[in-house]
Amino acid sequence: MENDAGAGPPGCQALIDEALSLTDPAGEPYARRLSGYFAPTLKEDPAEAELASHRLMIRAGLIRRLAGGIYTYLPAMLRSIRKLERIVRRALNSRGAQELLMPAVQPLELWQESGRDRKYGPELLRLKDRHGRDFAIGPTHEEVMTDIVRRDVRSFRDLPLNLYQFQTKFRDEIRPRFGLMRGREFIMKDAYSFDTDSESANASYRAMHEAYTEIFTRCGLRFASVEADSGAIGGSFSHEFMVLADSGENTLISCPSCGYAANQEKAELAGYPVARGEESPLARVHTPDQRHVPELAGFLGVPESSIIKSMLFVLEDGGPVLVLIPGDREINLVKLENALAGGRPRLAEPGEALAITGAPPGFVTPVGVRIPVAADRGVEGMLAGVVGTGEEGWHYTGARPGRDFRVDSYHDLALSAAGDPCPRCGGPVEVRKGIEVGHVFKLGTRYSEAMGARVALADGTEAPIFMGCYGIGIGRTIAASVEQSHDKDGIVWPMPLAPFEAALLPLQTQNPAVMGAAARLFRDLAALGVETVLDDRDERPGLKFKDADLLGLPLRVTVSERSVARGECELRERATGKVTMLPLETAAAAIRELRDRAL
RNA sequence: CGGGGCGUGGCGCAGUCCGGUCAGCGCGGCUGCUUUGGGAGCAGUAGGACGGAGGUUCAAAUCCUCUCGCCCCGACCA
Repeated sequence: MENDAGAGPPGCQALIDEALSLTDPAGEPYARRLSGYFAPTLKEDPAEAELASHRLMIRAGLIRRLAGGIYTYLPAMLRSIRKLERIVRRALNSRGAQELLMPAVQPLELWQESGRDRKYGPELLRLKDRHGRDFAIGPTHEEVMTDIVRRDVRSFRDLPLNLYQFQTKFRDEIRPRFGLMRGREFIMKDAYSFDTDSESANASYRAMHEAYTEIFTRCGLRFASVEADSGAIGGSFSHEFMVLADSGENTLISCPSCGYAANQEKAELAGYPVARGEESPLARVHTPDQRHVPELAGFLGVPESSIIKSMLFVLEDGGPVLVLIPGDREINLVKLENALAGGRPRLAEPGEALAITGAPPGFVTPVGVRIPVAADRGVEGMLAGVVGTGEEGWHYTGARPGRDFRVDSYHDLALSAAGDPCPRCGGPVEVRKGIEVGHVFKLGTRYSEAMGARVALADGTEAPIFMGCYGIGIGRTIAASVEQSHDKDGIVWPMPLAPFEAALLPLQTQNPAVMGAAARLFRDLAALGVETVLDDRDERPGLKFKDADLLGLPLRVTVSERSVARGECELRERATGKVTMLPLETAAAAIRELRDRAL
């Protein structure tokens, strides 16, 4: 855009040019002027965005949508991405991990070899080349990584090894949403560790867990590391890193007294209170129109926990199974799937329930059924429960498992809730919401065995390599940061992830004294390595303030006729709103110090 | 994939039920003058043929059919 600096005094333009020429060691400029900088801000909320981070990232000129779940990162966003990548690199490199870059396009054969071709299903974006050969766009890189290692790693002497990359992944999500929070195309840092044995693999896992803790701490995020289910990636154990935010899609259980934390899907639950009742004979009771637990409990005058909910599930690779759980409890589908080993369970349709058990919805009974029966441990000690009879309008009271009906197996199947006993210390747990930004898995030998990645051991025999894999969603982490830290006016960046550290606002660009002072400050800040944008646009103060709040850089420095007359500038901290007047001569140094303290 | 909502200048929307009077409003853009510490005022100006394709009709943004896309709620994930 325009090349002069308003009505600056002689030398003003030279100072600005000097500032603009300074770069960090990676070649990234410390300073930018807002005029001509491609960060188009929007005055109104975009119709497509619901979630705060999504809305604000669009409004602040950080991202633009190209197609569903596919976004362009505009210059300011890319700066934040690079910063996060630098934080991640430092943490991984210092632990001996080595960066490489694998292809995004992968031969489908690799996926057939690991068997994940089928398991990933339509989420794996497939394509054919001109010869008709099958490829996929990598949703993750275990296969390629394993392939690379099996070709060139032959001996235990080559291990341990930890390789990582920053890669654009593609997952054809059923429903992309919330902007960068769940995109189809996204940048992921994925690392893979290779060890000769399980103990060494554990050490690699611990090192990565530690690296992740360091990374998210450095980012200035409030987060928790929780025990997690290992899901589709497979493997023996895993932790998720959750950024705490009310809008998070994940629920996590944590114990303030002992520090236990787990994804709600995974959280163990045992020994919670149920109404056991007193041993009594099975009795058939008329319960007209009492279909749901709360009404039924009220009607019978018993606590909800003494009602035994009978739910019919159909397993993905198996038949039906009847699942019993106390009436005041919710079923945890992940735990159920893991307990039953028959693939993913699905709640039977009312019609199916009728066909399989002969009972109308709400009156399914475990009494006399011929299909397998699995129950939550809460049911185990019940002496007098309430169950259906299989007949509309009638329930049994006094039902006792083992005496009145068969239970084939007891498991931990219930969803943890606030106040439940902690599985470690028994203290009451808390429930919080989080955004999953990182996930570490101990994979074991699942991939190395399937794909023949083996090494020679010291004793001359060969064994499969023990693997681990570790991911961080780069865009998601930044979106999560915005989600965790914003207000009605815009984003409130933590210093380490902010696209720039300071915004410099000369309020009267036509005033030579103001522009002169701003240009000097701009140069001084850049020279001190403070990343600064100069709002040199000839706009009214109000607009500049609004835009500054929206973009949310941590420090805002205002230079105006008023302040310059007193030889000062105004420093405002975005997060706290705290305002300090600084002498112009020493402002740059003071701002730098403030920046350094926040990093 | 099931359920709900929506596609009209760059952005946000009205108009659609009850075809014609319809292509409109706010913001933004551009020009000029005034203004300059919290999204300025006035005047002027450019810009869309109503997601796309068929159809009904003298006449379609509006009715019908098909189709594409987007957003939200559910089952998956960094």
